[in-house]
Amino acid sequence: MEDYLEAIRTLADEGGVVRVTQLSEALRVSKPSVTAAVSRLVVENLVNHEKYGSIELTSRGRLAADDVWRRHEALWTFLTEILGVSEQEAEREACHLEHYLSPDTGKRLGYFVNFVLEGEEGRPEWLREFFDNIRHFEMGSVAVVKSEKED
Amino acid sequence: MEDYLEAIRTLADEGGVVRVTQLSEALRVSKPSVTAAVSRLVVENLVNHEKYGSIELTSRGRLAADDVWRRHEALWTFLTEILGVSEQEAEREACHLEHYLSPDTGKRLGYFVNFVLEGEEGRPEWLREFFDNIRHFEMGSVAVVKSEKED
DNA sequence: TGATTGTGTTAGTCATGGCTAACAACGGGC
DNA sequence: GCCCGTTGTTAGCCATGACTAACACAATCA
Repeated sequence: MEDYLEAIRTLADEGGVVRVTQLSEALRVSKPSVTAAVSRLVVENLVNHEKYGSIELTSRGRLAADDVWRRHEALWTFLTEILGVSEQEAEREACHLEHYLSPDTGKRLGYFVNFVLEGEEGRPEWLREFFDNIRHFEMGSVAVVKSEKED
Repeated sequence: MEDYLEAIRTLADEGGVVRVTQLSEALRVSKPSVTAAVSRLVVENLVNHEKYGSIELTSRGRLAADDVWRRHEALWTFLTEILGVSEQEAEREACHLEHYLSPDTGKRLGYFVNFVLEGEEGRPEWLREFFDNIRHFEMGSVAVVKSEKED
């Protein structure tokens, strides 16, 4: 559900009217799935949608979507900028993780990435050190991951 | 599914034989749910279980369980020691988040918490600073969280 | 050995969130 | 004004993972 809210928000912010087909493409999900999901959101008063019409966030929906979005952002930034995960992989994981971070933890994470990355003099030295460090492990990690997945 | 693996691992390590009832209590789930889940795990060759008997991890199951466990640990430590989330809340969230962290990201997070907490001279100064910082926000956060949830 | 107690399983439901196939509505072009 | 293609909806299905109620087995004590 939150995925739909987030996608609606993003599409709306990118300018166009939001329709079933757009959502279907954005989320890579069938149109019937979108219809079903949207009608659940309507019931919960998170979006407005009349048959064959466009889809809009209610004010409650907007708040909820913003909330998810902030968690998503915080996670994405943490994963890419601090852990050094690739952007693509970070995106994939953030999409799942965001639903299980409590609002409080999301805020904490947000403060954390902000604190680390936007301090007095930009990125701290220790983070560069960590990045150097992790690079040594990367190949090893992949190997281990592989051997755990096989068998 | 991973929850079951993890619980089986934990119970086994704590000594006793693992039975349906134990799992049911540990995971706070009905016994039929355990039976169903365990038989799925049997099919996937992650545990051995004969009717009315005890439940044991296969070697594959053990590897998978260890893997989940490491992610859980890394998350829990990150949440409690670095973000300052309460242990109880961290436990709850880690239980969900662990399933969506890729093995690679799990490793990175593990290295990160290790790097931060086990450095030369224990906890770095910046972390204490962050903790001081976040304490100022805590009450505000709670208030905001509340107003977002209501409505 | 047989009854009782508890442990485990089976059967049948529910909710979520996907899917396809088929139908319905809208709208542009003729 | 009607026809046709695109867009959206309905109907009906599947898988996951939970539940309760009811039944089956095991184990222990008389």
